[in-house]
Amino acid sequence: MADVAEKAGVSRALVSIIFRNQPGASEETRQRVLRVADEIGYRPDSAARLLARGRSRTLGVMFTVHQTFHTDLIEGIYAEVERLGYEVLLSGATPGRSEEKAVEALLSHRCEAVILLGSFAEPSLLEELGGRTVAVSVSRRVPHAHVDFVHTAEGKGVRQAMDHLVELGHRRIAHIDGGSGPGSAERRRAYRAAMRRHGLESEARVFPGDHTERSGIETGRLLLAERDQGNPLPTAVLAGNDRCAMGLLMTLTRAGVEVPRDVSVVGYDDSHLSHLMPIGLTTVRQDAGLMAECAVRFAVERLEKPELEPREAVLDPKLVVRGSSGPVPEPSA
Amino acid sequence: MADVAEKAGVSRALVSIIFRNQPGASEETRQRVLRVADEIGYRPDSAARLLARGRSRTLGVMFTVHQTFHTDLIEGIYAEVERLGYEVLLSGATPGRSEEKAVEALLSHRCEAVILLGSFAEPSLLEELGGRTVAVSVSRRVPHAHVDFVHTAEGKGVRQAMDHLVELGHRRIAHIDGGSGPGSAERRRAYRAAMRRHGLESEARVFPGDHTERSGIETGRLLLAERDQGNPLPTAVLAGNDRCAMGLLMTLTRAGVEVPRDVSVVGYDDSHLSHLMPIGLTTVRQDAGLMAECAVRFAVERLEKPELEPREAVLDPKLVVRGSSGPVPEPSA
DNA sequence: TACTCGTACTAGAGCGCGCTAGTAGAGCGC
DNA sequence: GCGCTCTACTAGCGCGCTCTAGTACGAGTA
Repeated sequence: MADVAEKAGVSRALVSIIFRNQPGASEETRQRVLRVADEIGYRPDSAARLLARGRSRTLGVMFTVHQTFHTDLIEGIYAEVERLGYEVLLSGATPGRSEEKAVEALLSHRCEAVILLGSFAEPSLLEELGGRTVAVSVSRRVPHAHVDFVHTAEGKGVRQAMDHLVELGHRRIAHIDGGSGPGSAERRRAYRAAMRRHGLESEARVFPGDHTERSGIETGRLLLAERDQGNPLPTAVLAGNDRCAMGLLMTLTRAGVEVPRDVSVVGYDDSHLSHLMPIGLTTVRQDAGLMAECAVRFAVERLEKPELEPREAVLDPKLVVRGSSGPVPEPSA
Repeated sequence: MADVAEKAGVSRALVSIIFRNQPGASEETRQRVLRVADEIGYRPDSAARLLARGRSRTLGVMFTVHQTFHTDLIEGIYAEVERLGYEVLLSGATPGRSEEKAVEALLSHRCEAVILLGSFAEPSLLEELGGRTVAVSVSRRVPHAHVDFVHTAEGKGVRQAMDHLVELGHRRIAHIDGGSGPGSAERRRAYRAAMRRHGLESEARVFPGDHTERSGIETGRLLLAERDQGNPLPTAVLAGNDRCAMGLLMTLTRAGVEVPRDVSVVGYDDSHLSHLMPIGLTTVRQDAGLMAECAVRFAVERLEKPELEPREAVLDPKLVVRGSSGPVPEPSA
């Protein structure tokens, strides 16, 4: 920066002004300085910039590398953040890199706020985080934490899915649980409630699982094994999310069970995977773009008015009927 | 930091030493300082740390948000980077955020080196980048750029896939091109060469496309339309990558074309999607973990010995035969 | 006793910016 | 001529840390 200033024959301060796009420099000098900077190959150093001004205007985003729905969210986040003149830092959690580590990385890079995409972490982590900084949790509810919360009305989505299945004549509807995954508890409760409401309480069955393909595959194997021992398959399965649904779909189809002729499968998320399966996955759509927008807006608004209390945004889910759900099978002879 | 120093009754410098895990502090003081820091809630500020020491020990990773293979790579990168005592900053390219922008963000955050995952960008961007910093390109070759390069032997992978198909009796084998996607040119050339080698030159057909599901879907539609006009479908298709293969698979299956009975489909990458399809995708496996490891190692080694010339790592691909490829269909009456 | 040496610690410069408080000069009304 | 305002620019401190060059002191050695 000093080099640029010298070569352009101005002070460092003026170069600074120009690079911040602030008024206070003549158009002529502005052009000259920018040209010189370009020649030298100067680029402002965010670390120093960050240090010098108190604020970093940077939002940190923690996501799970393999969660396809997160990539949809990230796309929305970039768009909205840019619109508001902030920056984004991504930090991924992987099997070998805990959420805590990912978040620490963000904080130590001076993110002013942290957006957690579908965190799986201990509630205590979020509580602590909420006390320390502005935090927004997407999908994952943490009751007493000082954290903004963006999610879809899980109950509503599940209800739509269940009504759809019941309307198609299904009674033996099973649910694969999402474990500690975001929204799982609500989905499970809503599943149970819907079964009760339709008078199918005795048919309710919840399989333990999580939000990965693996749990769908495992549940599929379990169901097949049961069938081979004479227990009928459920006629429909509400999976914990799309990935889980995909795993299940694959396992069943491979074993010769036809979807939806023999079993209907419904997912959750409408990640861009869902329309990929040959038959298309019936699923509950969460609007990733809108969720991202809300999350960013919550973070930014709270940064700019620190006295604001954390808020909650509940978006409407929408059942998308594709090929993986159909009428209940004829009772085979 | 000053607060910690004061409260613990030591100098700032000593606190610094302790937080850098350097020798020069007694065990007793060390414990006391760490305890005090914890009470106050102090955490070192990377921005300042970055600024103060010349080196950031940070590698920037540019990736494409929706490219599932990239998430596999990222996982490997985190692991290797941590082992070497560096940090990672991620920056995603999306439809609304160009690669150039993503890279700029990394550089301005003082990344010492940049790893580009399957860049689609203009060669000139990479050339310029290579002149400015240590850069590693994964999958995408840029002939004259001063950039390390990690990729699999595309030609070898394609050859294995083609030999596999020919062995199964296929002759009318089409290829969906990956457009400007990384490795596409090599794959296309290898496809043509293999057709020639097997004496099938006259059957060769390359469909324009890219590395997304959409191009698979579109090619699928095109093929179906041709069939309806009386032109036979190819008996096998080598897709540009897995995502493209998935799109094709979906479109064909939906239209009642059975895979692999009517058409065999082969992908490329073996991203974790591939085993998801009900029938499993036959594909050419690239070892993401190993690629990630190489890329990180190249970057770090060149950072530590700047006189080193950029290198190239060619990894062996491996054909993984799953359910989407099978013997050539009986000629239908 | 005088000297090295090693350990435990400190003073203070400087990393590359942003920002506040300032100056110099041009233009204008009276 | 004076004071005023406005634009274009500058001096220099400070952000929170690292790092070099030190000091203080006790133990070991001649």
